[in-house]
Amino acid sequence: MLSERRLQVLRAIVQDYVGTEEPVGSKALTERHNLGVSPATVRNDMAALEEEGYIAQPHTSAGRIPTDKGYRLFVDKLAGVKPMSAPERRAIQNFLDGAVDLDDVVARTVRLLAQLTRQVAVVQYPSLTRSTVRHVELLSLAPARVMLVLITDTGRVEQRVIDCPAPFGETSLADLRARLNSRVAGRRFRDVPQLVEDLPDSFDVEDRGTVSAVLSTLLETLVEENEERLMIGGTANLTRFAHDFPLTIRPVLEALEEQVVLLKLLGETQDPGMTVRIGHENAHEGLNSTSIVSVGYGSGGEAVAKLGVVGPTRMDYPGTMGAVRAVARYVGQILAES
Amino acid sequence: MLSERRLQVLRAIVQDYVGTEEPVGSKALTERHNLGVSPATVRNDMAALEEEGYIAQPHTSAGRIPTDKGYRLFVDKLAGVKPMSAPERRAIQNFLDGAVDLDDVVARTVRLLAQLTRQVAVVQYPSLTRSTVRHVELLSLAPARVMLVLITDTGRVEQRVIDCPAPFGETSLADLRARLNSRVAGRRFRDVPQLVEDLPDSFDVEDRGTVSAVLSTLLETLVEENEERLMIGGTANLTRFAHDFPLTIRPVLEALEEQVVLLKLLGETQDPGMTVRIGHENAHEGLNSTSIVSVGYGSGGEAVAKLGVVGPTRMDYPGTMGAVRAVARYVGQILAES
DNA sequence: TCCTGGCACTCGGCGCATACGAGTGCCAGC
DNA sequence: GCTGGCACTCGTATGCGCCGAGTGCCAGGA
Repeated sequence: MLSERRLQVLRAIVQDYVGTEEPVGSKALTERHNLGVSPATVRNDMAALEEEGYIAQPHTSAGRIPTDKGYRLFVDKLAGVKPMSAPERRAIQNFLDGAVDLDDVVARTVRLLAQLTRQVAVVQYPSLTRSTVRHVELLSLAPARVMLVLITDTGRVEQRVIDCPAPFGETSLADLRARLNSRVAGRRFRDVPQLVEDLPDSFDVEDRGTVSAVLSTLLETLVEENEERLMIGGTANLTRFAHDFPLTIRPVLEALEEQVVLLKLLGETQDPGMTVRIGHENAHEGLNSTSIVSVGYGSGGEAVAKLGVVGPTRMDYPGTMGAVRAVARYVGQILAES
Repeated sequence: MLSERRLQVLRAIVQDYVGTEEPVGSKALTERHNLGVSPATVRNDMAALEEEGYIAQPHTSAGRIPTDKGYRLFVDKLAGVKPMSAPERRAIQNFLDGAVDLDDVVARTVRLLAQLTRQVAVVQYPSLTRSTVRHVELLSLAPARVMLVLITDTGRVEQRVIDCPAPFGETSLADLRARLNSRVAGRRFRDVPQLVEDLPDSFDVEDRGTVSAVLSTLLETLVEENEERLMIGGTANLTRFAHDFPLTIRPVLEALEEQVVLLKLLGETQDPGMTVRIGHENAHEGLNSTSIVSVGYGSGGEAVAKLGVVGPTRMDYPGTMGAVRAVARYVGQILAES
């Protein structure tokens, strides 16, 4: 067990290192924080912290930098979440209030997060799994061609064109539209399949093929859209820590383009609360020297998706966590309103 | 006027520099291309080319590198477009054929272009200005709440929710839907305003407010959607020329995030044919050491949007132009089919 | 007139040696 | 258990000299 002072030393090291981006030595530490002890004492503490694996030296006789384990302890025990200031909160709200549709909400959220944290922002589109059908619309494009439009309560709209096995009259179409909506409107996505199971049987034989085609496209859309999409922004911020980079920046950019990777990482925790993954805690190799701060957001009580920030392990955790939490909260409000 | 051989020398310099990324000297040139003359002669030619501003030396007694003006001449006069090989063309087609909707087409196109050229790919979503209305759908969400769904011939779907000044019955809604579609379906966007101008007058007084609200939202959607959107991919490729970077990569990433900038650049030329903007020809400062190769694409005859590639001025122009042209062609086909 | 080989010159890059200084570990003393 | 002192380490910065690629120019030849 580490003494109280040693924890303070660790905290001081993390704070200084995050601020200066340079290994921090014992002398500098005592000067910048009044720990009430001499550099020599701090040196002993540092040796102990290093022994335990919380800090490390890049090379002999240089200062210390925190290890992933050190950051972990810092985040878990030594630092809280720094709340946004009132003006910042107002700015967030103003910025998000201007959004016109779901795409715009997501786009604005990404920009906002990137600006606030000066890091790479990631926002997952609201998931369909937990959301409900607001309306299903069917449009006749040609005698044997139908367009299916699916509208969700989160404001998302998906459309598919279906080639019908046989011509399908306007009357039948209206009929199908009405019956379909009466069954699925307001229902959860996961419940839809069984709700429409027997629908083809209630149609004339010649129309059943088309009805089945429409239904299977609908179900397909539900499943496919569970493959979530992401919006990413603020990649220019990657260049802020560019000294050690090219080497580091490249795999990160690659990982960001592979949305699958990010989605997997975001999805790992079911916990809708704030999650911080530090360095090697990220399964993906390219992200081994980055940390990801993420949190669930959603309209009403339930979290429908996640958003977060990707940055160097050497990041301002309290500030970042504060920004992420605040943004998630406001996005949730916006979604609930619309 | 430059002699034929001097043009050949310039061509050789560009090719070698693009290949090696290092300033090219007179000796290396004569070794790698059989120009039939000695290094000394080439040196004289180089001096002349430098005099004319086509090439430059990074420092005294180093090899020469092409200037923007040199690349310009190379692109305009010295190099053609390198056609894609048959297998490459097949790969493009296969990859794009799998797309399920417009978003997917755009997403796939971006990935494809980025992979083919190993550079940053930019694809503009099909514009609404020149496209036509396929269908307008109206859905009743609540007694005084209507959703407008606009479907274009390029497969784009836009939706807006409208709060009506007064309750609006299903019958009136169906009526409006029918009349609206009979007037605007198949018409160009720019023609829509005058086509619907007198529509409110033909409705009952109590419905006119709602009809007007719907129409103004429709017109608004047309205008707003002229603010084009972009999809960008392959940013990881920026790190390929990372020696001189951080300094160069940052402003490029920033410019890419400012979609407005790119849209302006893409929009500058009305010409739907291939455009190459080299280095300082790009108005935006951050893109002064990059070149942009773009071309219009569209379903049928008319170009509805542009796509292209952003890369270093030191790029393989013939290959890039070939890839961009081929991709644009196939995307056009896909859009025409759907 | 144009090309060629030769030659002196320039200058950036690389390797090496040196000096500097921040930071450490350890120890004796309080 | 804390402190000041001290010797030691080692990474970085600086200066110097060499090397070689590349140039410009010139005189001679087709």
